[in-house]
Amino acid sequence: MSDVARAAGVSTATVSRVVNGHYGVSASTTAQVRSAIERLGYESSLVATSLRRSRTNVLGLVTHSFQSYTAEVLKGVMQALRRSGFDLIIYANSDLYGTYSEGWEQRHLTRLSGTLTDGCIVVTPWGDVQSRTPVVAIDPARDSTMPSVTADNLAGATTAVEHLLGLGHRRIGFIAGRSSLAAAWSREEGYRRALAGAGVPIEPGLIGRGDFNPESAAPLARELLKRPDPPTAIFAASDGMALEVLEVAKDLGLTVPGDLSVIGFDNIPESELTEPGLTTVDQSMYQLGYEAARMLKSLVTGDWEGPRQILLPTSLVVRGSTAPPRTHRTRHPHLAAQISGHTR
Amino acid sequence: MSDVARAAGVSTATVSRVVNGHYGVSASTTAQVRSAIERLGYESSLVATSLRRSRTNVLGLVTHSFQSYTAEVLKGVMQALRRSGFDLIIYANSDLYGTYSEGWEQRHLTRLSGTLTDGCIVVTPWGDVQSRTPVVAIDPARDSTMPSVTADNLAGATTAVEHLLGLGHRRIGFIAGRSSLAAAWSREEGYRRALAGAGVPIEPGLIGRGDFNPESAAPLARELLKRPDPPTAIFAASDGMALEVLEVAKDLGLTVPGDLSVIGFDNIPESELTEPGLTTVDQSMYQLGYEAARMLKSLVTGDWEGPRQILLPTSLVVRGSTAPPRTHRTRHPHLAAQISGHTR
DNA sequence: CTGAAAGCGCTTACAG
DNA sequence: CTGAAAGCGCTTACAG
Repeated sequence: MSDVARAAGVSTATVSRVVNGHYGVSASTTAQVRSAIERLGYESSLVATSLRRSRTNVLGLVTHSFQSYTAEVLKGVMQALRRSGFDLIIYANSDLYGTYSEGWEQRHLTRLSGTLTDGCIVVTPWGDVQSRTPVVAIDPARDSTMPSVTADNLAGATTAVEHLLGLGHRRIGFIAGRSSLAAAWSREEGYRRALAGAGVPIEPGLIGRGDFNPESAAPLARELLKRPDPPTAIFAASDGMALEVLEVAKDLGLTVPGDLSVIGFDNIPESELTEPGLTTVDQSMYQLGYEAARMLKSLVTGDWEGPRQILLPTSLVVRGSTAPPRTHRTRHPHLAAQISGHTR
Repeated sequence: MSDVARAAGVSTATVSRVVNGHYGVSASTTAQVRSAIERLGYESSLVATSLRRSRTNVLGLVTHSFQSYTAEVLKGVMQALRRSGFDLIIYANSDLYGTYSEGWEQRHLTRLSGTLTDGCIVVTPWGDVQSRTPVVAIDPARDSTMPSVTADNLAGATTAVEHLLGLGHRRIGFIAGRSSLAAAWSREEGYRRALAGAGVPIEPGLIGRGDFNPESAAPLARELLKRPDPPTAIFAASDGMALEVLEVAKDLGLTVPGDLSVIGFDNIPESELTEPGLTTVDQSMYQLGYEAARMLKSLVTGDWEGPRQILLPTSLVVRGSTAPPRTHRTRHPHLAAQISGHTR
């Protein structure tokens, strides 16, 4: 900027005024400054500007990792921000220390919201987070009180298990997610409620404790399926884990859905591509991103009127991985047919 | 930081030394500062730090839009950065003015690279770009001389057209991409070379001028297919456009691949899901991101040894949308069978 | 071992 | 209408 000022023969204060379109600069001075800017290819430093100003028109998004889930969310966020005047900065850490990651949301957030961003979205935080500027959580931690948008995991999981019950399953295994996350808790609760609603007793031996990591599911599935009285169906709390269950079943020589029904949660793109396709519960990750960005924008400009915690509906997507259990099959063969009615 | 300094009864200089682990601070002072930091939940401001320091350990990525393509690229970038000590900042503008976007790469880059980032990746720039810090382009503009990584579009396109020629097609239409982009030029060149290699004359009337936008392809496809002597196959320079060709064919009552073969380029996830599946050329967007990040890291640390322009191989993915033309079909019926041997 | 001071690139009252 | 000066939150020679 000082280069521009020198070239135009004015002070940096004047250059700043021209750049920001403030009133009170003569036409001739403006023209000179403009031409110097043009000539030098000057562009104001985001960093310096944001350090000095209170409002930056930049929104932040912090995320721990970058998976299919995050990518979908981002598409929604960008759509909501189109022509809004807000740019987006996404901060992703490179997971330097592994175990050190506890508290990543708060750390990244503080670093950004110091001055860079007017507000932030935080994706799947492990706990609530403090900030001077507005923050919206996507898929918040359990018992979170911060503004958030989340899928109706409870209803979704209930529907999933009711689907299995409706097919005639009574021994239904469950592979849970990381228990500190609200989504994991709700999905397990849905499992319990659906069983209770059907008068089926909960068997602790049929519940495996995963953590949403696909790898965590394989040994649990193996254990479930090697029981003397194995389940006829398994509900995994995420598609990633459900896909692993499919693998294990294949290893064990079990056919899906003949010997075992499998149902997941999320409806990630991959779940459509397996053979058979994975029956699952769709939570629109795009919608999560879209709504979160919409809320954040309004929170920043101060005109948010809706509820501060948004719950988005989920829907069951029936593909080929679920069917009536073996013993029922001869009685209802037509129910075993692959049904596929899902379009995005 | 001044809060911390006050709480610990030291100067901000000392706090800074503790935060950055510099030598020359007594153990007792360090402990006091640490405890104050802990108590106050202090985290240094990314902005202020980067304004003062030369090295930030943050890499930038600037992109115009955020589509499936970008998402795949990002996964590769993040993988390459894992545990590298570099964090990633992605800057995406909200396309405030639409037409104003000319020069977006340079603008965003300058704003970031002022002080925030140690280097940047720029995705599909429309032209070359200047920066004091290293920059790597993914899918650079035509005649670009900057460091870059790009797919072997020429070989890929040649293979695509040779595939059609091998099936017996001689009248092959082409729908081109935005001509200023190197990828568009190479794909068209591949088309020309393959035809020339087979001794098939180029018919200008069979070439439609699209711009990579899916919408641009529909009218062009319609025009091609309504000719008195329509092509028996169409090669579209991107999957997005090829998918549109599929739509138009359906509208016109043409079956694919019976009446018309269609082949695309990119292998976006959607191309696997259509009926029939789209035969296409796979360019690994993940690899593009991975290699670009790897190069940028080394460029920043100054230990890059390889070539500064990387060309990544492409591969043909044969699905159901290509088959011999009608007249040949009765003679080689087995060639029309759907072949699918692609795994990522 | 520690602090006072300068400065990174900007913006914004405050004078003139 | 324009400039000198202070200050945003840090880091880093330079003294002591």
